[in-house]
Amino acid sequence: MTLKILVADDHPLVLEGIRTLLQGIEPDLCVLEAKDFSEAKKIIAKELKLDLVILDLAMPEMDGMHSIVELRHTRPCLPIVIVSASEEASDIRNAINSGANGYIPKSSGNEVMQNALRLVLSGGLYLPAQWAALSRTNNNGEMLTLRQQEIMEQLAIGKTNKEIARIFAISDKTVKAHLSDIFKRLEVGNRTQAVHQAKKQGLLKSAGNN
Amino acid sequence: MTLKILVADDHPLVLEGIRTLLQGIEPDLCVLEAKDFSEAKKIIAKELKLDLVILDLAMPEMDGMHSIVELRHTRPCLPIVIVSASEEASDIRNAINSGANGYIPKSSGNEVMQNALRLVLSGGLYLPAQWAALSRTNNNGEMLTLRQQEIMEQLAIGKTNKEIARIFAISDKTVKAHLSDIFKRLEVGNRTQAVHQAKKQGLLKSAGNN
DNA sequence: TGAGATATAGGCCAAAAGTCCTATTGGCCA
DNA sequence: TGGCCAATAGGACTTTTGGCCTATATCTCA
Repeated sequence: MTLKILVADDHPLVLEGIRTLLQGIEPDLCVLEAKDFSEAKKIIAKELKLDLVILDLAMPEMDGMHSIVELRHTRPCLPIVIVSASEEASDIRNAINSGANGYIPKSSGNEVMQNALRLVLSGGLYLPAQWAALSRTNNNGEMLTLRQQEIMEQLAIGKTNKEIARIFAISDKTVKAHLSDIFKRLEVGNRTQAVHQAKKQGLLKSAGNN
Repeated sequence: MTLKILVADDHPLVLEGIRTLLQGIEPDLCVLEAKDFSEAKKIIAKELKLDLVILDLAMPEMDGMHSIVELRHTRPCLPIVIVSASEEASDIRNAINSGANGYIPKSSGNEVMQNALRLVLSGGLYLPAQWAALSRTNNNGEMLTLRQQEIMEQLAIGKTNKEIARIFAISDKTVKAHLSDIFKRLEVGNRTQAVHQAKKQGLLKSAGNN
């Protein structure tokens, strides 16, 4: 029985690369291609006998994790593998939590990728090796308190300590105290870095995506 | 005479894709590979009979445009093609100004890429089709100068003035001067706001991806 | 009840950031 | 060639930021 695999990526180059990889695993397989998420959805709706879907995380019309949840919902048993240029722990975690069966950084070696794909095809779950190290350094739950999140939102749009103090009707001393605490928790040294880090870790809504 | 081509990209997938593309142009050619910029430099220093270098713009140890200038300087006649996920008008312009012979967005179709590579191999200069449209829509004064854009990128990841000064080997006074100028142009009052504003206006890549 | 987390806030101090000047250099353009 | 601009940098100054310490008042959980 030939495998039928959908590869969705907006970069033809990557499409080409993945196809070559797949043929290295199993020369006799059927590769379908999509260049954006809505095209991928159409194919998935039509092709009921798909064995695997490989998705680029940064793809036109692909709303990141949201799109994974959507797919997982319509096809609960279809193996989904995310291929992405990002190696952020938060991206990996979110993808898996959203229902992906594997997450392969684009920087992975050819054999690693092939093995990862084999693993997922046989029903497994693949996570990159760095994951363990990353998730160890990167903490567990809820990073910031409610107040700190509120303050972070103001921080992200460039408010000064004084302005933040006025907004929440507290002393700027208190704002500083919160910020010092935030910096320690995020392991950063200044407000701009804190904003950057918070966005990376998904602690801040929007702003980033525009 | 067989062509000898160096492909430098840290994503094995893309490497694979480019190799396939190249073989479509000319089955009998020699493809060398590098996974970061310093490796690429080593190969270029050793291989005197190179016909083409294909560089990923976002590569480890690759300092963007600076690296292109460096290469162009050591090998004035070596055709350099940039392959990049970015389609920013400023990136395209800067790459060409830095001495690249072509700029191919990763989103280009296979035939487009092959033709672009053929064109450059035969001594031409390739620019993506969107270029005209982009440079038309993309503003007049570009909002920020090249240097200011470089500084903004460091700002966005939370670097201090001192760190930025060290990175570009200039005085922190100069960094401050640039920042003051940036703040005026973006009509903001501090660095965090500047980052926020720059992201809103699409003057900064990433934001989300990183 | 007592420990721990959270939110508040003050003082003190050092470092960083930002503004306003001026000034020089090199490129480009009309 | 003279004007303009980008990039560089220095001085002098004020404001902001951030670290560290202490000290309340709640609130929760064991």
